[in-house]
Amino acid sequence: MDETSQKIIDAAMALVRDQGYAAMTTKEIARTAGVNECTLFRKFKSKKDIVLQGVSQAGWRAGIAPEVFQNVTWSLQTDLEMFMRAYMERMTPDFVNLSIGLRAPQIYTDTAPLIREVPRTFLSALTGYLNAMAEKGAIPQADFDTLALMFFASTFGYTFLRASFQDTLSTVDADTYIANQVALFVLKLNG
Amino acid sequence: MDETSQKIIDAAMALVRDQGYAAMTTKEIARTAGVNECTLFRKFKSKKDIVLQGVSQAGWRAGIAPEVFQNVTWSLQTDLEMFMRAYMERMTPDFVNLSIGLRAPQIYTDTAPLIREVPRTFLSALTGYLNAMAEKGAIPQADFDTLALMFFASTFGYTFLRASFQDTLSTVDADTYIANQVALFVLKLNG
DNA sequence: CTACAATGAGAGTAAACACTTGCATGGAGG
DNA sequence: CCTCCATGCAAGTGTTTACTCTCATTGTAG
Repeated sequence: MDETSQKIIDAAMALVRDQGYAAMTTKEIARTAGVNECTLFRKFKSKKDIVLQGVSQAGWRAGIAPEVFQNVTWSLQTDLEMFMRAYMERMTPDFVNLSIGLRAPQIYTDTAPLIREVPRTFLSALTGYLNAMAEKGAIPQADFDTLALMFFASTFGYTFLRASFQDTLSTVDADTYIANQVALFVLKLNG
Repeated sequence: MDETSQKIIDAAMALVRDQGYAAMTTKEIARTAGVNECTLFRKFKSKKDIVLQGVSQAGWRAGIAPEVFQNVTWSLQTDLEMFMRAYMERMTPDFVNLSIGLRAPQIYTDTAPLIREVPRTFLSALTGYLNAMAEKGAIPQADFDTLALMFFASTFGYTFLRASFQDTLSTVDADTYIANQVALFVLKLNG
């Protein structure tokens, strides 16, 4: 990937994040990238092609892969904190807004599988972890599918609300939120 | 509001919900509404005007007003269930997707305040309720700002994930989710 | 019947859109 | 010095966009 192509991708992805795929124009991409508009089409087949190459790059993905949830210590509190932090550190407001900007009919069929992958990865990692903890006898058996979903929905909800409304909805910061949510689930999971 | 104008608004709002404001064309609105394209501009000043009149209509708002959270019984479990149900019954997938479709730079400054109002209403109602419960001595004092935010983020997260991924992410249904979340917070709030 | 308001039909506008072409330029490598 | 590749530049393509105009048709109210 040459430098010019990368500048174009970066400009396009930033614009998708800030105003959405459909509202973004090729003229704008060129201006933001600091290149001539026709250079876009020398490097890429189409506007759509730019964005699809962008979403396939590591730098424009939140980087939430199964590995980031595997560094567990089998201490419930520590591990639940790790799960939340691993997600929140990677799913920044930029990536939340990018995910929304990619929801355009012209590209959604191509991007949806990637977007879906993130919650799936979190959920299956957490469910797997809770089952393993129960097998170890560290926590009593319970409905871990539902509990993991609740844990994720809360983490996701906070992250999304923060990205959308910043401090205008609530001033509770991430550390406080993590501490309280982990305490709540530790209380529950210990039976 | 005459019948034709209403058909136009309904068509436009459905298209915003399904493909987003920017991707929607006036030709499409007219075809969906079953009217001639020029009739759109006889009835409304502009494309933007149609949508702004739409969002101001009760039928195209989720109807989450302070009143819907005021029917409390001062029984913690019953009331927390009511809070979740009141939100989930109104914030259907259609309204979740509509909120996302309205995030276009051309209209977002006008629509953002309305979108923001919903979480605000839920949060202030729930925080107020928890404080009132504590004053009654029904529950011990705690950090109700954070707890209410967690309760809402979880409710919102589930609703949003459902609207986006349906059954492909988790098959936990709303009743199960509500029962588990309320049980979790009752456990916590009772100290 | 008459008058009028609402709407359709269709052609049209200027601007913006994604995308293309031809040519000039400049910098790097041999 | 020469060649060549990447890029800028300017002007263009055809299409689509939001929006307008004129005129015919209709249903309805007086």
